[in-house]
Amino acid sequence: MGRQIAYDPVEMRRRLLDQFWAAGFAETSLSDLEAATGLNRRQLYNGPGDKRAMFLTALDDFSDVAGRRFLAALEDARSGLAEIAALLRSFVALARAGEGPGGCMVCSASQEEIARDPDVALRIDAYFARIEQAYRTALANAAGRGEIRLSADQLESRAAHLFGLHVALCILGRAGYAPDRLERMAEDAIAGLT
Amino acid sequence: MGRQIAYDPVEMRRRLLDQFWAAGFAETSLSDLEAATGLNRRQLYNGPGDKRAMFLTALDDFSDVAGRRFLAALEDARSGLAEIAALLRSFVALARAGEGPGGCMVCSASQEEIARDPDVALRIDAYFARIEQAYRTALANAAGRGEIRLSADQLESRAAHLFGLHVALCILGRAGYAPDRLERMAEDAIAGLT
DNA sequence: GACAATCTTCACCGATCGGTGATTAATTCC
DNA sequence: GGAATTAATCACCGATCGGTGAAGATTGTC
Repeated sequence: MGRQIAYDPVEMRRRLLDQFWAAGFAETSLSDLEAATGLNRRQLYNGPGDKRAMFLTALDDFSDVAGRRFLAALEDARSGLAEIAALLRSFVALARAGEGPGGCMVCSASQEEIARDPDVALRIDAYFARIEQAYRTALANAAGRGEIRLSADQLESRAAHLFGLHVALCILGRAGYAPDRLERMAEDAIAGLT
Repeated sequence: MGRQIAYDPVEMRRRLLDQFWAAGFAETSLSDLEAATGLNRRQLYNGPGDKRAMFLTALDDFSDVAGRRFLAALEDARSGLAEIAALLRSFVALARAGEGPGGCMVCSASQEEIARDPDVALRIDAYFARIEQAYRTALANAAGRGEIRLSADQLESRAAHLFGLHVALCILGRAGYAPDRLERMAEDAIAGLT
């Protein structure tokens, strides 16, 4: 019972995500969140809770959205070198387009003070692990299909390596680093796969 | 003429650097700077100027300190693959030790709002370019000495690639990512050099 | 329709933010 | 030693921070 909410909670979470994605935790104020959602702060507090709780749900939403958009293709059983190359190149294309919030919310958040919060750290670690696992999966698929030859140890290291490139492309993309340099970065990594 | 300052301005700048290096711009308050230096804010304002100006000098000091400590070996005419490997491994060792402010001040700052300030962006771009140039130099030295064979185009891409790894190690080191994973990341990149 | 529960609206809270005015203390020039 | 100049100290500024109290509006239950 009780009065029903006058806004779309799904849309609200989407806008909270956009705001936190673009500006991080510390540099997002409650006033920013009000402006992003069109709600006042008393309404915001009817949702997940305080600013930190809103950030936690935004991190969860990011993992969901970005995981589906970027990692799902690698996590698929049919993935291989082509999907790895496509993903790295997509970051270059995104940097070139300059659209959207920019970069990876988790990568950027990992540099903030709030990353020391246990609940935040848990989510950051989980998303990092998922990225690395996605590359591991795609590499294992490629090896199983005979696209490449890798020992188990090499596969581990190669996955870590690709994860590093992934992070660098996200960080530098957000930083506005020259897309041409990012392209070289990605292409050299792709060339090193075979 | 006039009263002379009662503190060591060099030490003051060193402590300002430490504070900004550890916490960035937005998450460092004037009170933090007072605590870090032992001075009150009125004294701080006798130095470089306001908070932004202090951050700019800290960025300059960082480029100086970190350039000397990490990049100088690559910029030397005697550098080669060994120096590249040693640098990447030193980031792993730093992450394992967990000492110091952590990470690279410029990499972290590039994710903050203040990175859009033209004077800040200038310094970030310059330091990034210096890192990439350092790898380019070491690679060119190695090629000239016959350690590796690289076309001019490959050298460009390889330098960008190593720069990316460099950034990833700094970012993930600060984020507290498992040093064992960082080691795999670095070792795979080193193995890919030859 | 009485009642309870929930949401909306608006104003307000103490704390902290970056930055400064005014006074006093030290130093050099003459 | 007097004047001029600069630093140190302390209190203080308006603005913004994250968060909340209180009252009215809207809903479901009975």
